[in-house]
Amino acid sequence: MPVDSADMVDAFFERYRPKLTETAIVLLTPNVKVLHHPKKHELIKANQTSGYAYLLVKGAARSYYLHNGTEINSWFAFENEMVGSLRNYNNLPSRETIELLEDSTLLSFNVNGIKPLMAENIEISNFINQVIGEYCLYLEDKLYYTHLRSARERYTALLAQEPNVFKRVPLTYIASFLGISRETLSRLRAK
Amino acid sequence: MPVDSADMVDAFFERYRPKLTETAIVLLTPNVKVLHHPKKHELIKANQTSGYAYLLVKGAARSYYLHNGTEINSWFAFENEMVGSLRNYNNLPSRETIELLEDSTLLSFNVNGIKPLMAENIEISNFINQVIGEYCLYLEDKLYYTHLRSARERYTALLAQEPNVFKRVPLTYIASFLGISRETLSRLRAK
DNA sequence: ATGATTTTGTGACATAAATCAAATGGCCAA
DNA sequence: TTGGCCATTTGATTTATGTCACAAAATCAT
Repeated sequence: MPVDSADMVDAFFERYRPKLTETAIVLLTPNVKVLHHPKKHELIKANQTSGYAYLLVKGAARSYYLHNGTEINSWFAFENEMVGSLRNYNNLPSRETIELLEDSTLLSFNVNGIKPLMAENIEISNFINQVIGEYCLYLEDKLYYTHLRSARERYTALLAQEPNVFKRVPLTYIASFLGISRETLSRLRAK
Repeated sequence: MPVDSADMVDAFFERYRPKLTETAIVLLTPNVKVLHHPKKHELIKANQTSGYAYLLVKGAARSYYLHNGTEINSWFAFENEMVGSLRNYNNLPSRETIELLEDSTLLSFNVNGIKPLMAENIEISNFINQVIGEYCLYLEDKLYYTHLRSARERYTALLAQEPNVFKRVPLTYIASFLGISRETLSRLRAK
């Protein structure tokens, strides 16, 4: 069980193939920090350009944006998932606010420190691009499983594919994520 | 105006920043070919794993998949756009068929030949990852501009952002792309 | 614990968009 | 050019889901 910064970074990097060598890890480490933040803390704020991405070690987060004054949730994340704004990574303001749903432990990645390393170390470049590539496949899936599908189909798909969402996220948030009203979600659950 | 393979490859690579050096282009060139295919030709087939990606030099293409026996169009592409299957790139079968909407001129990229080059040449790696990164931003935009929006909002957004789609793609295809019925699209157009 | 605030559920009703049906228009091949 | 096949439009009807209103339940702060 990881107990300090170096160990946790290690445990995370272990998941990546091909594994990062010592050289890459030495370069990355000064740009990675362990953080603890309480529920409701905002990691990324809408319309701002943050220089950080995060790994959720323990806890949960949501991403949402405002549309006609109401919050629309775009995703939820849990243990071992990267959270951050792809638009921030591309030097654009984030459209979304990323907020913690639970008291959480995180690794913060200093993107401005890491980007230059991508030119000198191909493993780091592959590592970042693998994270983006996986996110891209996730977005394709999300479009595929929501486009032209009924409220019930989207609900049952989410229940099948990410059951933990229903255990840790308020239904109000899940409703807008599914693109339906709270009332409709309530009725779908009632069967 | 590019007239042969090398020239067209060049014209395409010119668009990328930072520009590829001669070394990178020499490595890539044997993996790139100029092709001509007629309307209705299928570049990528659903449920198969193709080893090629394409740049549309001249012409148009669509990507679609079958859902309950009907074709759902997931995107349209025109001049100077890359077309291919991200799932194929990740060694997964494509969910979609990519079909030409017009007689077209293309550059084909041999992905199996190019992938090994990414390890030895960081410019090639950056080039591929830039294409994927831009696609990822496009997917985020598409989700953002369709989620929880009415048929009329999605229609007017497409009309504003990609007016050429309405000039070169049959309305039947556009309807499923927008996630609405042909009849509804017709009524929206009638204002 | 206790009340207050927030979240979830239920009912009645409104509406956007789908479906079904059929007419019109456009385009391609012989 | 002509017929035939799609693509598009228009109309009538149905349906899924949203909206509004309020009740019940759960959660939170004091």
